[in-house]
Amino acid sequence: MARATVQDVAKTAGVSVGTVSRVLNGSPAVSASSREKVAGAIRELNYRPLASARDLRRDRTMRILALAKNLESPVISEAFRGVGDAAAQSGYVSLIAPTAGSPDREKQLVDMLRNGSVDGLVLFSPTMPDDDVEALATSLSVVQLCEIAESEAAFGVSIDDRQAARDITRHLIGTGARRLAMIGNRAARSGRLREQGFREALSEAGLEAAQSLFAAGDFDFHAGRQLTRELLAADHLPDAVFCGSDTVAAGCVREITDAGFRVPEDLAVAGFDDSIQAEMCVPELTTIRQPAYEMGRVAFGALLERMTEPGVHRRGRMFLPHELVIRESTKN
Amino acid sequence: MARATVQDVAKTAGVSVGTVSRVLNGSPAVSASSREKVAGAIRELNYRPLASARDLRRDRTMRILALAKNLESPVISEAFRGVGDAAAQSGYVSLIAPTAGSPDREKQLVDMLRNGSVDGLVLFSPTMPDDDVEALATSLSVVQLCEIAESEAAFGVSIDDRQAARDITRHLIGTGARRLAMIGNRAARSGRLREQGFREALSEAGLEAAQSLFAAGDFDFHAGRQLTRELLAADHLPDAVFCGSDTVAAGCVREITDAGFRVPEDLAVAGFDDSIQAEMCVPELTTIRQPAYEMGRVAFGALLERMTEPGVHRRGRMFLPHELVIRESTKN
DNA sequence: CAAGATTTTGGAATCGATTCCAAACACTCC
DNA sequence: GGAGTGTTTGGAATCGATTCCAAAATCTTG
Repeated sequence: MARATVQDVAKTAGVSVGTVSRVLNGSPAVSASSREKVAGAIRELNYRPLASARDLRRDRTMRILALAKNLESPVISEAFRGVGDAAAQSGYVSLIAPTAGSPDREKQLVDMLRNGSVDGLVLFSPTMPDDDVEALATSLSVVQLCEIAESEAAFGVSIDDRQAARDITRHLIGTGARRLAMIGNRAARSGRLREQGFREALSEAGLEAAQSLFAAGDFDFHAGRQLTRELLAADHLPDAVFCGSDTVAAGCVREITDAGFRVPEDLAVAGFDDSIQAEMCVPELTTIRQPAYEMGRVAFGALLERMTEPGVHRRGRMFLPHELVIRESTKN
Repeated sequence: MARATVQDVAKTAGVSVGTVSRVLNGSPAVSASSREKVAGAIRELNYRPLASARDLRRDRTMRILALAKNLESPVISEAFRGVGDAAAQSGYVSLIAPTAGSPDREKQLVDMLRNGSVDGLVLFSPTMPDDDVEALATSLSVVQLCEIAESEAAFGVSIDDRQAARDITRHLIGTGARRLAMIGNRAARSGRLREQGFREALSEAGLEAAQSLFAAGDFDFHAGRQLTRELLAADHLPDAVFCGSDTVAAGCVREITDAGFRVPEDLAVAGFDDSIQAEMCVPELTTIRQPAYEMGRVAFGALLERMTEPGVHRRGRMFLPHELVIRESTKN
């Protein structure tokens, strides 16, 4: 049995295709009796309107796509939940796909916007240059989330990474730290901003960075361990380490502890993101909480505006407030 | 400037729409000169074939969708990577969407298969009853991954959860444990199988379960802590705890350690999944490694078969070999 | 009950790409 | 040169749902 079409339904119900379509779309210009006959036929034939035909005629899909490097990141996952809930409220389906940092994979997925497979795109961690993002955003519906371009040509939502890093570094200094090191991620724009904030807080206090280490590849638990090993090999140890993520901070704490030092007594460690890792770590990590869910909702709002009001093109960046979460990994 | 169509390209290139389409689809029946003219026009107009029109005509989308409760799970994430890589090799785009355990959300997403928005579906953690999965699978392209139905009506790939739980429990017994407890997840089929395996290993050894605790809501770090608190409140403590996931095991270890006991000396703890949590935990966790990536590849293979060969309908379950990974959280 | 207003209906045109068919064209080889 | 073969092309039909328009049916109301 092949798939039923609107024609089949019309025949079975004894009405025209126009009427079937009107029932399908809840048009008020249908008599109760027709509505019932059509409903019956739909049930009988187990009919579903074919998406591609509907999309073609309507010129929209009611689907959006999010792209992220990986899906495991709790911040991305939570932000996407915000996107998804907001989208659902407006009748959109939201999907996500990992790019694994591959430009080719990313191109293929961005093409889904270009060829109308989806109506909008949420970019979490683009591998493409900012210029490309902006070019995309001028003609199509795109918003950036978490990891956003510096220029104001496109629209993006995030926290103020520089300020957040400054806040947490100030806190470290406030607890008495004087030789501060950082383990950062220069591969990500947010990572570079966090580095900047770190340095700003230091110079405010008239201090210099003890050490700055940056991951070459992934920015994960193992990288945190590896870089901390290098840190601990130095002649003069730092008394605090600011890490660009909780996971890396967990690796850092682990390595410090294994080397026989105590956190926070010998070295304080701060993380970033307030993911579950921050609580799993012993001692629990001082970190920065991002309002990821809310960021996702806001991002979808902007995307919706872009998708439905053709003239409007919101630009610029929107920063939502972060929060310093103080736990045992930093002295107080 | 509105979107360019195949008509526009034809006009600009000075050929017919047929020729444009043939160029687009790499048909050999096109002269080099036409091919060049069309390529030029496509570039000039920045043309992309509209997905909905193509999909309508071709009656397939070259897209598949995976559904999972949440995306953060490392096993799901890794298995989906396997699906995605295999899919890409066959020219398919793979997307994923979280259901958040909501049947409504799940229905909406499953409808994407029903209405032809995607060609196939990978179900990681269905909330719908097995019967519904089977009904779906009889007429449409669906495979189950990780969390699979007991019946053989549909096709699913996973490890043998029962056997794996039996293996790790035997290992615990082998290290000298006699009072074994478990913290499980009866909400998931795999969780129930793991419980079964646990009990089988016990009775093999002529032992009885000291305690069995099951999460009411989420099966996460906090649940692990909470349930372990209950465990430790008992008169007579167990000497080993088998946990249904690494994350829960990490919570378990944390609670035990906080209570002043030592792992594994006072209590041994075993996890499941061999996620990064297993390595982050102190002590590192003995656990079961799932070949998630490979499972994903195999699942896509079956799905592809189902999508492309209309007659074929593979059924049954396929178990890939798991591996017992012994670390410090269990004595040896 | 007729004229007019309103509701409901059928059916054709449409969206944009693909594909099939027949026609046009270009070769080859005697 | 012309019959025969093979290549390339244009254009119409098609996929299935939506929407517009005009016609039909129904309802008002004097």
